[in-house]
Amino acid sequence: MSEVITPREKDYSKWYNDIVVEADLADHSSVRGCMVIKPHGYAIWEKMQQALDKMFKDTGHVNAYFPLFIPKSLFEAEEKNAEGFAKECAVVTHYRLKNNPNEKGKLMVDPEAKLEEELIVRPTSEAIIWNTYKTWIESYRDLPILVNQWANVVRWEMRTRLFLRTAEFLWQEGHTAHATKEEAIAETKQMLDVYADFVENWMAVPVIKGVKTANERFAGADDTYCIEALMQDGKALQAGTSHFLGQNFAKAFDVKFVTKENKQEYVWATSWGVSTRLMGALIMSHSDNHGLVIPPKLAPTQVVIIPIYKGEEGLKKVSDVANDIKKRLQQKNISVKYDDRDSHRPGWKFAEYELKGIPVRITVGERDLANGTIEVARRDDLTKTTIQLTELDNYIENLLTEIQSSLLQKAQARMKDLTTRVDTYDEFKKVLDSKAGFVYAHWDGTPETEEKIKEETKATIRCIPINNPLEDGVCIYSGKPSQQRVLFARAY
RNA sequence: CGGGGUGUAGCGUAGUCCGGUAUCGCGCCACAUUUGGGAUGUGGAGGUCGUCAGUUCGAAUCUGGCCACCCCGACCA
Repeated sequence: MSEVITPREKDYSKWYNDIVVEADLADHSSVRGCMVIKPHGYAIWEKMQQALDKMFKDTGHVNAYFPLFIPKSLFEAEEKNAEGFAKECAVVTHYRLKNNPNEKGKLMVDPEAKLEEELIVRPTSEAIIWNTYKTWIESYRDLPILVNQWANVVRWEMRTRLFLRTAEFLWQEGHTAHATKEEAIAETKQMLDVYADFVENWMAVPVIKGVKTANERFAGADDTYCIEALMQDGKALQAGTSHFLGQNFAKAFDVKFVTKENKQEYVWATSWGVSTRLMGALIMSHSDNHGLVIPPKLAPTQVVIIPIYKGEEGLKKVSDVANDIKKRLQQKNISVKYDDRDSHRPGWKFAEYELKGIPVRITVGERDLANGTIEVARRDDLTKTTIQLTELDNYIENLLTEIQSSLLQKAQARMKDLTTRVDTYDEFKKVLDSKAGFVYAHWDGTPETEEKIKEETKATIRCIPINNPLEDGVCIYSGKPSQQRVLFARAY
């Protein structure tokens, strides 16, 4: 048992934080609220980026890059959006420093270098992008525009948590422009499906697709679609969002196009994003008290080989076999690391790679050499098997597939266990306090009721699930009639 | 921004009440023995005790200001 990780049962937040730090994913930086993503963490993010980027390209999108800074006048153009983000914006007011005459060796902001117009550090890029699209779009022939950008954004959060909420974070934001409402809505839904597909099939995290209520909607959107995942502690995590922006930004930035019939019309818009928050979802879905568990499809290193030997000639003999194993697996497109460092003993390495979540560990010792075997250990269920070296290639390839699907199945089973239907407010509160998780309950559809429930229980409506079955009932709070159950949970 | 707490070696800490020049563990470096689940021994390096000022012969310790970080609330992907 690892001593470096606080047990999950003892303190879930501490457990999470310990995993992030001890598995070398990220660290607090000397900038308040900002983190350093370390190589192991960044490598996982890169795997996510690669998979998502391909999915975006496969659905016809292209990448571009827009500026970090947004002039205040552009930022405020779409009123609701500006208002929504106003409280958490970093603002650039000056462009120069100078030596402080009163304190040698110190710098100060040069008061003479004040900017004419303040620049907002982007919390999201709709403003700068729609200001640009205005110049790109004239006719229906210029549409659709299907652009994505990989970028960093800044939201000045009061309380931060590694990956889940940091002042600066990495994400992708897709911004599309369409000639018709129908096409824009189809795009919004398509990207929601892409996200759900990615999160389930790459991250092995099941999600519920749905629509946000007015209260939870993105500022400036007509509709916000989301995927909601459920963490091990029964709290929900919004894993991705896709917004149907209507003509709000087109109107704010005066982006019109000429139709086939030679009429002027406002452009329809969408935007959609996922962020490094996905790292948090990944960690909180699969990891255990031994450390991180990474699904094979996202593991930067899928297999690690550890030698066990006596003396230098022992190491040499084992290394010959280990290097051969490495080569064979690499030919199968499996990423392999052979750790022949002499500075640590095998037991130390076992614990280390478990902590870091490497899906499969192969141990080769001199005893194996004699028998033509190797020992294979799975990270997800910590079981060990001895196999014949001759079966290696297929065995490992199948094992990686098996681990990937087993992780998803386990997460699906957990989500099912942690989902409850309730019919009364008392029951609702009891479930939230005793087992947490997703709670399906009737709601009268008013923002007031939603707000009251949030105040009293800290639970929010995560979404109204897509294709939600209609069912007559009464609101658990107000007793008014309701046509469907919505998805409640306490959330990150 | 409110309420609470903490700053001592890379990390975790003792010492603070009662002032006398900093303890222990992990880690790090060297060498040796080790290597199938976080090895052992021996030797070694590493500190302006968050910061500034005050009291004192003398401050990690007492007093005051400042700074940083953490936890709980309001806000949030």
